[in-house]
Amino acid sequence: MSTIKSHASDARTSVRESANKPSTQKRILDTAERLFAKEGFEQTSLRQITQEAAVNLASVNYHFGSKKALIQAVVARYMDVFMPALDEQLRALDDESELTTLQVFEAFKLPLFALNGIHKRGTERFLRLLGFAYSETQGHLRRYTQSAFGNVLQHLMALLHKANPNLSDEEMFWRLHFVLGATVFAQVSGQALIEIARAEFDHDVNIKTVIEHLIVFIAGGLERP
Amino acid sequence: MSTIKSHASDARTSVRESANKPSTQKRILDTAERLFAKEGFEQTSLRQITQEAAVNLASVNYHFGSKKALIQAVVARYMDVFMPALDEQLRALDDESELTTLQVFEAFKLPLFALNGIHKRGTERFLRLLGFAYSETQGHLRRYTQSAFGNVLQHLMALLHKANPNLSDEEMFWRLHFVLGATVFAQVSGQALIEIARAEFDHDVNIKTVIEHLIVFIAGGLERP
DNA sequence: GATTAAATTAAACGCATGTTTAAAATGTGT
DNA sequence: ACACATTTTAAACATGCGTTTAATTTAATC
Repeated sequence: MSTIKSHASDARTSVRESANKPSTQKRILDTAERLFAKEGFEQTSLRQITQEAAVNLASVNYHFGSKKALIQAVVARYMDVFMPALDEQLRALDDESELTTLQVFEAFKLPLFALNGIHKRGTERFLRLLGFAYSETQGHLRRYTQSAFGNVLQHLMALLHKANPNLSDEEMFWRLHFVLGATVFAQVSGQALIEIARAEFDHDVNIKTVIEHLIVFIAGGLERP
Repeated sequence: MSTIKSHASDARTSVRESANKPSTQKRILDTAERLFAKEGFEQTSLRQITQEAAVNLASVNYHFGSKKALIQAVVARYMDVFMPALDEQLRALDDESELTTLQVFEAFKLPLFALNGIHKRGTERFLRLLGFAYSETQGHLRRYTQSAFGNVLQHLMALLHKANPNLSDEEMFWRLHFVLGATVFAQVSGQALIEIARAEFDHDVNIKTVIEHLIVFIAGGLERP
């Protein structure tokens, strides 16, 4: 779902868009995504975006209405791909009779890596966008996610409960939020950490490595009796 | 260590400070602490602080030099109490022959709760300040902590390695950062989560409860084979 | 090619921020 | 009581932000 105010025709691509020069909308969206994922939403100004995208400052408000709406459009482009893919993976787990926490979290891997289809480093960008969405208080994004994909998240909770029938509701509540915290933080501080790790351990470290480590960690924390 | 530029005499308490009316410096410090812990550093303006403290706007720059220096002074007031106390607890663990991860993290509890001596809700405030210091990119604070208390942090790492000799350096590196993430996030989103938990589970939830849950979680994640 | 709609542009608006200035007030030491 | 240092104050400064306006340019339609 996209909330872009299109004053133009409803054609899939603008008429002005040629192979060489993407439309103004797409230029804004791509540049905003790159900068948002790099610096965060609040730290990135519209002047910075429009300058690097080589479009006029006012065009953001013309095409998207406001900065908030632009943020939502950037995030939605990933959510619309990720959430249905996650939903599919979770459904596959419904048939399992024996379900482990690790299995549930590993269901995230394919949907996450599929995001590299949107952009070369789509997985990383999506996770960082998510991280900023939570660490900055972007309430409107939380509301959007909850209302658009609440059912998928409830499905996830149900599966985690099935994998950990011994955990009380309250314990599950806290641990899930700690999981979220570890994940979000890993992404927001992610690039800096990856660079430290590269220097420290002298071999290539990428987002996949981080996710592998993270999944083991959060499964361990969540399963603790 | 405090980096307050005192243009006045070096007396412990300003001469103008009476029992009824604390000095301007202290009023600023106290109000800033309260607002920083509530909303974050960047979200709190000097005008908001000085207005609620009933002091003149310019007095912040006069007494502290800059907003950055004020932030550092607020954090230092807690760090100067917490870090030596943690250091003491960690030293007590050096003698243990059998050391568990849980033991190491439980060494945080006393130093954390001791902060309630600084302020009625000192523990909560300190953790939230720390959380914002990391989630907002307050690089100067990270540098200050590293340079002022780096030895304590290294001691902590050594103990964790001793408790988990099976973990490689790299695994420890990642898991520690996930631990940090879960902790920071728990505090920044803490108040909101506590309110949700109160409503959901119908019994009192306070910062101590959160910390107890957190410690179990991070120990579980960290120990995972 | 004229007419109409859509998109782009430069400029300004209104507001908020941290910081600086210079004068006034207050306190201190002799 | 005087001279000096410290502190407080009101005002302005400089900068950056998201947004709006109104005119111009570009594209589509007849």
